[in-house]
Amino acid sequence: MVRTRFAPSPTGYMHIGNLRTALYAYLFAKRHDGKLILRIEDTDRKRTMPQTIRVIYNSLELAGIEYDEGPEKDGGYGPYTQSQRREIYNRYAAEALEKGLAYRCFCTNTGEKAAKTKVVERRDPCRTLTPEQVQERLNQGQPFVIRQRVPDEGTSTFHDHVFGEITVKNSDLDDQVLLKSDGFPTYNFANVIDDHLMGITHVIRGLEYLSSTPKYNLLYAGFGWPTPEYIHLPHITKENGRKLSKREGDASFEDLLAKGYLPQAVVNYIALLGWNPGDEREFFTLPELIAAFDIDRINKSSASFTLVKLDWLNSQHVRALSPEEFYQIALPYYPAEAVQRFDVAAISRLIQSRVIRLTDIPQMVDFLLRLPDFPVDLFVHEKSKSTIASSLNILEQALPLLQSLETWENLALQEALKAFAQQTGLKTGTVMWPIRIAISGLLNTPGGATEIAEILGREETLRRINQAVSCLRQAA
RNA sequence: GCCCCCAUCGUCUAGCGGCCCAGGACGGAGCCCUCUCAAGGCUCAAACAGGGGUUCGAGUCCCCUUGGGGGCACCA
Repeated sequence: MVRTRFAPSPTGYMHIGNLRTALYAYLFAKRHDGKLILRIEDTDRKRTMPQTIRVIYNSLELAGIEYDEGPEKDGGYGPYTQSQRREIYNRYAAEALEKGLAYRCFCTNTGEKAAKTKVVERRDPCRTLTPEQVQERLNQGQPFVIRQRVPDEGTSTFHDHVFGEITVKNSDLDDQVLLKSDGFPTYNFANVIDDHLMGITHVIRGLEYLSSTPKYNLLYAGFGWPTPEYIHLPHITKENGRKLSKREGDASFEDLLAKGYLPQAVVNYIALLGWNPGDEREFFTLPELIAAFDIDRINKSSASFTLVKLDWLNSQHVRALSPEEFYQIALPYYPAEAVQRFDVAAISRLIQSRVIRLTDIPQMVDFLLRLPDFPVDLFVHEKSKSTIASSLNILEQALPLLQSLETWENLALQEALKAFAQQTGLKTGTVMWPIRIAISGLLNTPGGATEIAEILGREETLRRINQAVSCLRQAA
């Protein structure tokens, strides 16, 4: 049984790199009829913001990533929140000490010092303390951390499904802290204990853990546990190649949704950032992703996150919606006045194939509410053979024609105006152009003249045409 | 400073020694269609970082250089 996990720490919002990790863990588990476990890594008391756990739940839910076990979904491997597992870590820390896998370190601030001087000590002086010396310090009540005792000799080799075989010298590995002086475990310790105890078969996580993996494996070996399979994921960068960061407010899932992207489009997009199905498909629903997902097709190199392709995918997903679905999703984006005055279901049918982001909608329909001020030369259009004079002439003739129409509906309008064009020997475009301009005041509109006329209704359409006629008379 | 990893069009990518004077997609340019725009159809421009090897043959294997990323925290 495949068991994967997504193990975020609740320190803020969910950026798309994290979301992709969650997605891949989910896709892989589901692809193999396995389970996805959600584990909350809140062992850093300074950075943890408990209220942001909600963000994680929300994002996963919106993305459609369903986990099988988690903090509020017990599957027998709990608790799923690391701060609630402290006794477990203490127990294994004691065992590590007994087995000589770890030792107590009484140094203070060594990490800071090392970082500052750039001189990294991989072996801590406390490593060679005798049991008597250790006992003495314990008796004095000196605070301590527990460090991993990494062998000086030999090399460590492991296999990663993305990066292949990786070998490092043990002497290049540092004696990392396993248990902090506040009694909380570090990630480096907790992840090993939890992944083993929770029966995780495949560890899917970011590339930043690749270089620590040999140390984790030493721990697994020391405890006599089998190591999981590893799938390290290359990073997602922003357009300039820099790493995405929370600090700089880079693309979070929530931001993207607020910008008018559909969750399924974002999911589709990030799935393709670093993975491809092996054929030329690009549009995927979540079930289709599950069916197609294969870790052997994950890329090694990092990918940069760009909005332009997401725009396109989003427009594809918008179009894939049924008219009714789109209408429901678009509804909140319409100005209240538009909902009152017009048939927004009809507008939705018109704009569905033209919307890129949902936030485009207000701007797109604004002209229906207020005829923009527009220059009279909008009526001049070479390709449609439309001039000021022809426009005036056509609008004057169209007025009574439209007035006398029995049904005010797109098809009827179209037929009448096309017939009129034929009778007068004009191109359809020559007739339609001035009408569309007159009733929209825009060069480009989300629909043709007759479609817009239908939305506007007879009264408003005629009012706008009349208005245009007087403008044109003045200009002529 | 030390260690590890990565490197194909602007971007996402296909390519696992000959099928590649490198394919697809987004974006760009143009044409067609058309009641504008969008959609759709067609066409074009656009890449194997550089240098050495190995091989009959290299984008594909090896080495070096360069560039980029990650790690070396009592953060995850």
